[in-house]
Amino acid sequence: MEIKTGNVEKFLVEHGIKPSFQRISIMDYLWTHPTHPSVETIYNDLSPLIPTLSKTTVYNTLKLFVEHGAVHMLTIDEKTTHFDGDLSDHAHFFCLGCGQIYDIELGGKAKGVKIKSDLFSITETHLYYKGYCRNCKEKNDK
Amino acid sequence: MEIKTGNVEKFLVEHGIKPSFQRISIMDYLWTHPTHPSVETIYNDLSPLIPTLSKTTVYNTLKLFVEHGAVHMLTIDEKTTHFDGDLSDHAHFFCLGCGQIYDIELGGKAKGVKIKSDLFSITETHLYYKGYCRNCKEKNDK
DNA sequence: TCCATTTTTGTAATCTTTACAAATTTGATT
DNA sequence: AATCAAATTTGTAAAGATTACAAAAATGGA
Repeated sequence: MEIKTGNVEKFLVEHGIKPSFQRISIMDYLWTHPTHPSVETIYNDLSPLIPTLSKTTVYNTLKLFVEHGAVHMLTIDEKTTHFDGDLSDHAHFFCLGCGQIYDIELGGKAKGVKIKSDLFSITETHLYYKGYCRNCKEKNDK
Repeated sequence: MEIKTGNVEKFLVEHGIKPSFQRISIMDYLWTHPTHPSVETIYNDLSPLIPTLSKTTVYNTLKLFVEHGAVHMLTIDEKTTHFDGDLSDHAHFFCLGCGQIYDIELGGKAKGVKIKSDLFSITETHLYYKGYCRNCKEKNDK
């Protein structure tokens, strides 16, 4: 993910979100952890730094971010939703073994994936793959 | 979805699934209802016809089907998983207003979407769109 | 400082899915 | 037809993720 040089606060304001301390922290976390974390992970990691943080706040904040188009929600994993602060066009790979989500750059292919429709007003495009990453494949092959 | 002329039982056997009464009923339901139903919907619709049916059986059966590649699992909707008995290459559209999932035929585009990777062993490809269907868009515009 | 509004927090409730053990069914064998 | 082991189904209870909601805290303007 390309480095967004620092200004989380500015970014939030540009997306119509009032920048509170919690909101800045969570968005900053997403920018510095392009690992598609879940609410649980974000909460566990930020909780020591922000002792008063509530899991509900993490839920509320991410919902707000998604509504304002400031982050993308990934529903690849049927167990939990994951979040992506990288708004660029890219696909994802979900490993059925370890559950990790990897980025896949599309390059020229990106154009072919987005479509227009007379029937639907399309606001989001999602492309993802499932299978096994190298580590998990090797384990399986044994 | 192209009509699969009748033989659910044969189809299950071909996919390595022992065809019990419940399994046949559920697969038949998926073939005759290409509406991407959830466990809840399948259970509610079949329950009157099969009074002893348990929701656990619906869960177990669909899991079995997915593992054997006999149906596809859709995780577009973060609230619930949906199931698709149509195994052909096609994309989906999820309406953020009414929650319905529509099929989108890809035509020639289908080729560009499937990829090969050195890093990952890819077994599934998913392409979907989100937005508003005509009905919901009109409601929103008012 | 005061007050209204917004944000955060914690708990309880809801909803989906899974675990598990008992009951039932199946199918082969006698 | 009766027996028995294996597979399948069932119902309940538990787990996990998410939301509802009301109280507490923080914010910002008058």
